[in-house]
Amino acid sequence: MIFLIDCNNFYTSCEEIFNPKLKNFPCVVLSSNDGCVVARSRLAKQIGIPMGIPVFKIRNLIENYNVQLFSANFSLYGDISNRVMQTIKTFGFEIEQYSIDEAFVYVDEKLDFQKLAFDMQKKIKQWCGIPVSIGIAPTKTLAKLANYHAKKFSEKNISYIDNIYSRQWSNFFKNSAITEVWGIGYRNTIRLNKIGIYTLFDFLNADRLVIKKTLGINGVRTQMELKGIPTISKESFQTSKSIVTSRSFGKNITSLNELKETVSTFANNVSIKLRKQNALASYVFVVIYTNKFSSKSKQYYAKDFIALDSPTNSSQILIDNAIKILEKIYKKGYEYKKSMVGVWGIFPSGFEPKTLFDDKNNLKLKNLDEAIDKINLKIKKDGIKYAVMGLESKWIPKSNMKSSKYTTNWNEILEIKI
DNA sequence: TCTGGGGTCCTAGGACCC
DNA sequence: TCTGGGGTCCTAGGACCC
Repeated sequence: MIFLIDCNNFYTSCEEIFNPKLKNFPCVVLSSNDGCVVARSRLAKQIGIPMGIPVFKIRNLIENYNVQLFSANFSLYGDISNRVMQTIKTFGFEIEQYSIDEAFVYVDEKLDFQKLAFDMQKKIKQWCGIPVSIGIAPTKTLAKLANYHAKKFSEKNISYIDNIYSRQWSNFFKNSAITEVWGIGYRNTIRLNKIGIYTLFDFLNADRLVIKKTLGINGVRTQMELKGIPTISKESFQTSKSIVTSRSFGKNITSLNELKETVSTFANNVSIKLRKQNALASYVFVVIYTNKFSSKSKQYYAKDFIALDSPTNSSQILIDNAIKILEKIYKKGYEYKKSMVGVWGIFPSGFEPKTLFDDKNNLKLKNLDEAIDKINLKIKKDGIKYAVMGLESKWIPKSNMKSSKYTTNWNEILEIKI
């Protein structure tokens, strides 16, 4: 049996742990650069704040309801997420983390599933302060669906789909829109509606060949999953297929030098992520953008990539190549708003193809990276950086309403006044 | 004025092979 | 004049997810 454990309103719930009064107000967390709403508390949803809306479009709501705003605090959310996952692991079942706030748990034994779910929920709340919903079903897609039901219709936030043909569940299937299914997004909903499929029940009973024609093989898989036949396998963790870092800037950038600061910073960031996974990348790419929402200024968008001589995770090599790409695609006279650096062609370290000309220099670079990583981790974040990354960083995204790193920085630990 | 970031998988078409 | 059949690999673009 598969349990899908999903944290309720995860980011705002994290904020509420350290600031319980927040529960009395609608509360939202904003994306990078304080741009869009990416998480909403129960009350924020109730007053009608949509997911993903730019914050300047809801100024009125914010004022009228005294909505509490937060800049995203990923140090906090990441740490709380780890605690939740660790707590789930104490139950001893196989677990597959699916995102920052949810995990599939594979329960092989015949147990009282609802009681187990209740115990998990209680322990996570007690140990981490986070409320979760749990969906239980024989396939991943059904477990996701059960979780949706748990959040929306179950008082205890626990739902168990034991038999899709039972009266309770077939009613639910008849009353639920197709778009609630994991894997059926905006476009596929339109396509299905066009051929007269609106509810889960319609989808379940549709001809398999029609689904194949309309949605491709993924649609067929989804349909089988809904029938209780597993088609989506357990994921075993391996290295990523691609890694990117991108940011919208806090202000527009025109000069090549300042753009170099961003690109080198992101390239360094990507290198660090690679090293954390103990992996090497074969290709680097860089993208630069002007502000796509500005109708007044001239628009420009450019990208290019370089195939590296051999797979690497060296900051120096990745920064060098990213800068080379930037110099090639940069054009004067535009106002840049965003840049992106990424890599692909990733191998776990030791499994990469070797070249005939492996350079002795590589070992030096590796030792250098290790030393710098260690210093930056143990002594001071960004204590050592490459000069091209700059010191002032005027382009840093806005983040004016960030809570403290309560659980990961001794200087920001919660103080209690007696 | 102000509009996020990081991923995965599938498919069609092109280049190439025998 | 008449120009096959069976494959693989790679990539860009489009869909999806959180």
